[in-house]
Amino acid sequence: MGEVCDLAMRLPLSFYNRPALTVARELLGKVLVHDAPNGRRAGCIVETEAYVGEHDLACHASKGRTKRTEVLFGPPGRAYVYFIYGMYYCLNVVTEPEGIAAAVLLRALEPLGGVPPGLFTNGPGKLCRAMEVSLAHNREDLRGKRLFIEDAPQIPKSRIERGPRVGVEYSGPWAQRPYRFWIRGNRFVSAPRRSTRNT
DNA sequence: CTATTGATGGTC
DNA sequence: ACCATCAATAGG
Repeated sequence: MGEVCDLAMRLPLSFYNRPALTVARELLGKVLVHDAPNGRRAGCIVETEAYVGEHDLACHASKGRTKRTEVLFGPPGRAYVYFIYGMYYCLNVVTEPEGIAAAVLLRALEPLGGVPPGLFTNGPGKLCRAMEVSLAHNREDLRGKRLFIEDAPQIPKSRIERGPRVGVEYSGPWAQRPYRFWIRGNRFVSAPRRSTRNT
């Protein structure tokens, strides 16, 4: 059996060329693949966050066009990787037509293969570490050779939960908007949830 | 269980 | 000075 289907399975440009909120919801269940030097690593996307444009005060693009945010203004379907807190990378998917600076942050994966034992994928920083994603992937086309997202059956809305984004308290009213999406009950969703109240 | 803090460096 | 994080620590 060959791998003739590989290219066909990648999500098409039209998937990314839509509102960030739509892409964030529909990315759940899709498969992130990195053909790293040491081998293929893959995981099912189980948690995302939408950053909807320059007017979104939590979006990096709200600072305007800079060297760092330039990629957000570019064509959809590319990777936006940034370095944060001196030691972590975060991976985003650029969405919406060129000129509109929106993106979806990948926050958690359910490991499917190639992820070394002891590495976790429940959180944006850990996800990049486990998948070996770094600044080297910034601006890369996500329908490319080594880093891509494969199509998979859509997760029904009844199995999707949403809530406020994590770590953006500085953005005022935007902090409360329910732009974070995750698969209900999935054990690989990142931890920071407040009401762990049992009854 | 909750709350706080240190690590560590790019960005503006 | 701030930060789309995380692990470790201290306290109840």
